[in-house]
Amino acid sequence: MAKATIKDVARVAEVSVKTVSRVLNNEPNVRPVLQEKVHAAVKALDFKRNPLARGLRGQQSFIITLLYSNPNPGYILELQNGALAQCIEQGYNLQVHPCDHNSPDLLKSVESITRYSSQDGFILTHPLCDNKELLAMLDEKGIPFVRISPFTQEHSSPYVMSDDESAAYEITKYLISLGHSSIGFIKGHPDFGATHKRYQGYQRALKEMAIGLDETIVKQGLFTFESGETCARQLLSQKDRPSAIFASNDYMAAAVLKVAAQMKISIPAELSVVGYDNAPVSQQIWPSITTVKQPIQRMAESVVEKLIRQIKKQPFDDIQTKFECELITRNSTSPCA
Amino acid sequence: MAKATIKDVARVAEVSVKTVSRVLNNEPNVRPVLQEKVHAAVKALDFKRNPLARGLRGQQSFIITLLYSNPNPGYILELQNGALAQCIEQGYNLQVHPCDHNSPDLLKSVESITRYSSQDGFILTHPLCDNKELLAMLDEKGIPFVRISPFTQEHSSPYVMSDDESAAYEITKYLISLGHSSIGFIKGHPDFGATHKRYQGYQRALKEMAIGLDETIVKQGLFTFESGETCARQLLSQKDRPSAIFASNDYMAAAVLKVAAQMKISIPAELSVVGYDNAPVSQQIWPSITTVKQPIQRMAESVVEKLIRQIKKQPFDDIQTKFECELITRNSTSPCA
DNA sequence: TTTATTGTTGATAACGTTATCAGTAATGAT
DNA sequence: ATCATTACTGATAACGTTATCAACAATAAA
Repeated sequence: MAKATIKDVARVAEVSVKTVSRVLNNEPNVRPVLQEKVHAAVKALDFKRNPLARGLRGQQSFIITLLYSNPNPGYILELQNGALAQCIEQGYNLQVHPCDHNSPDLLKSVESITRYSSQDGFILTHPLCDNKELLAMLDEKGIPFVRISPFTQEHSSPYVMSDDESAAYEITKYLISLGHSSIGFIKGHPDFGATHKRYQGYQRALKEMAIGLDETIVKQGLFTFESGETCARQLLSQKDRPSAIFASNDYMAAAVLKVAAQMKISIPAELSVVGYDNAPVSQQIWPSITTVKQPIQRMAESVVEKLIRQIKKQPFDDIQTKFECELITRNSTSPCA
Repeated sequence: MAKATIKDVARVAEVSVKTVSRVLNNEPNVRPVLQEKVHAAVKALDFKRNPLARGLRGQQSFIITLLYSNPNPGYILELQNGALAQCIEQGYNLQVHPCDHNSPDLLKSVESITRYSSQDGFILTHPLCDNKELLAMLDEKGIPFVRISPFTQEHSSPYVMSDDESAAYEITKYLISLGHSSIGFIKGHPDFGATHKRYQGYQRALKEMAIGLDETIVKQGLFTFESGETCARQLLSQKDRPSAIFASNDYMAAAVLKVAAQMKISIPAELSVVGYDNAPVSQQIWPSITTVKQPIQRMAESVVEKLIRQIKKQPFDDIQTKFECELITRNSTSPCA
C-alpha cells in the first residue's frame, strides 16, 4: 500500500485538504464535527505528514542541529539524549555535528552545514557558545540558536547553565567541613567558562571560612588526564603538600589518584580528592571519586524548549535558566588526619 | 539577500532550469560550454540546492539515521563521528536516535521514527542489529539498513565487524607469552554477539597452547562495572587464584583493579589484567589497562559507504567487511611471577 | 430589518527541486 | 541524398504540504 497523503485523508473525511491541514496544525475555526471526522480518517489511514513537504512549503525543516566540540563523550551523549527526548516530544528531529573549536575553518564548516542541511536552529555547547564570530554569523543569517553553559553572557540568545560557582563552593565547603584547610586546586582549560566559575566558587568558600588563598597550591590544568597528572605531580611533591585536592574535572581527579598511587600516598587516608562532572571514570575507579553532577539531561531538555519557542517566535519566560548541581560523595574523601 | 534558487542560476547562466539540474546532478549530455556557464553562475550566486525540495521531488531525504542502544558513550560517540564524516563527504546528513533494546515498545518506537522523519536508511549498532523483529520490520517497509558487529549473520543486509575472535585470541596469547597459564575470564552480557566471539578467541588461544579450559575461573559478567566487581571478587577469593584475568571489556577490567586494590593484590606484580574496547577509563586509571582497540571510526565510515551504495542501488563489493583490532599494551600486565 | 462582524470552509497558488516528454540539432548509416 | 539514430535542450508536470484569498453562513450590533 502506498503512503497516504492529505488528499486521501480529505477524501475519506469528506472535507477539503485545507481543513485537514487546519486540524493537523491545531488551527482554530474548525467545527468539532469535522475535527472528529479528520481524526478518524487519519487514524483509519494511519496517516503521517511528509516532513519534507511540510518543510518546503512552511519554510522550516523541523530539524535542530546540535553543534559540539567538547571531547567529553559521556557529557555529549547525555546532552544529546536529553535534547533528543525533548525534540521528539515536540515533533522535531535532532541532527548532530561535531566540530573543532580550534580550527580556523570553524566558521566555514558551520556555514556549510547551514547550507547543506536546512535546520531551524542550533544548540551550541561550550566552548563554541563563546565564539563571537560564530554567534555573529548565526545572527547575521538569522538562524535561531541557544547556548549551553556559555561564559560570555552578553548575547541576547537564550541559554541554560548549571550553577558551577555554587557547586564548586559547596564541594569546597564539604572538604573544609571534613577538616581540610590546605586544599589544592587544579584549574581547567582557560578557554572554558566553567573553569573560571569553578575557581571562583573555590575561592569564595575559602574566603568565607577565613582560609587564605595559597597560590602555590593552585595549578593550571587543561581538563585532560595528562594535564592533571602534571599538576598532581607538582602539588604532591611540594614539601608541605595539601591534604586535599579539588580537580576541576574527573579526568584530572583520576590523574591525581594515579600520581598518589605511584607516590604511595593513600587515598582518602592521607589525601582527599574531589572532581567535577560525574564522569564514568569517577565510578569506575577505586577509590571512587567524590564529585559534582550536573543535571545535563534536564538542561538539554530545557534548552531545546527554549530553542523551539524561539523558532516559533513564541514568547519565553526567561533568557536564562540556571540549574543546581548535586554533590555526590564517594570514597575519595575523608576527614583530615 | 534572499537565497538563490535554481531559477536564478538558470537566468544568470542563460539556460533552462532543467539544464542546471542536470549539471548539478552530473547527468550526461550537457555541452561543456553550458556546464561551465552553470558552474560559474552557481559560484557567482553562492547557490546551494534546497535539500527539502530535493527530497520531496526525488523521494529521498539524504538523511541517515544512526540507531543505538549501547550504553558505552565513548564507543557510540566515536561511531557517530566516523559515520558523520562519511555522510558529509557524500552529501548526507546524520540523525541520531537512541533506543532501549529491552523495551517492548522498541518496534513501535523505531516505526514512529520512520514515519516522522523520512530517512533513506538506518545504521544499526549491536545489539539492535540482532533483533529479528526489527530487521523484519525494516525489510517489510523496504528501508535499507546496515549493521555494525551483528552476531547473527543470516540476514542479507551488509555489515561490518571487527574481528573480536582474533583479537581475543591475540590478547590471550599475549598473556600466555608473559608466562601466565592460569588466566581467568569474565564474560560479557550474553545478549551481545561480541561476548561469545571474545570467549571463543580466549578458548582457541588456550587450546593452541595446550592449556586446559578451567571453568572455575570463567565467570559470567554483564559488561557493567558492578558485574565485573562481583566476578572479580569470586575469582580473586579462590584459593588458587588465577595469575591473570581477561575481562571482556574495560569497565569490568577496571572493576578487577578495584577489587585487587581492596584485597591488597598488586597489579601487575601479582596479577595481570587485560580488558577490551580501549574505553577512556583504560587510560584514566592506574595502572592503565592493556586492552584491544577496535577501529571504530573506520568501521563507521565503511558501513555508511555500504549504506549509501545500497540506497543508490549501486552494486557493492562485499556484504561483509571485517576489520582487524589493535592490541594496546599498557601497565596492567607483566610477566608471571 | 439591515448592516457589520465573526466563524467556517474550500479552490487554488506556492515552496524549489527533479522527472517526463517532446522537440531540435548533429551525427552516422545506407 | 535520405533516413535512422544519438546528443542535447527546455516547457511543463509533479512531489505533499501550507498560505492566500474569496465565499458563504451565522451571529451581533445598529
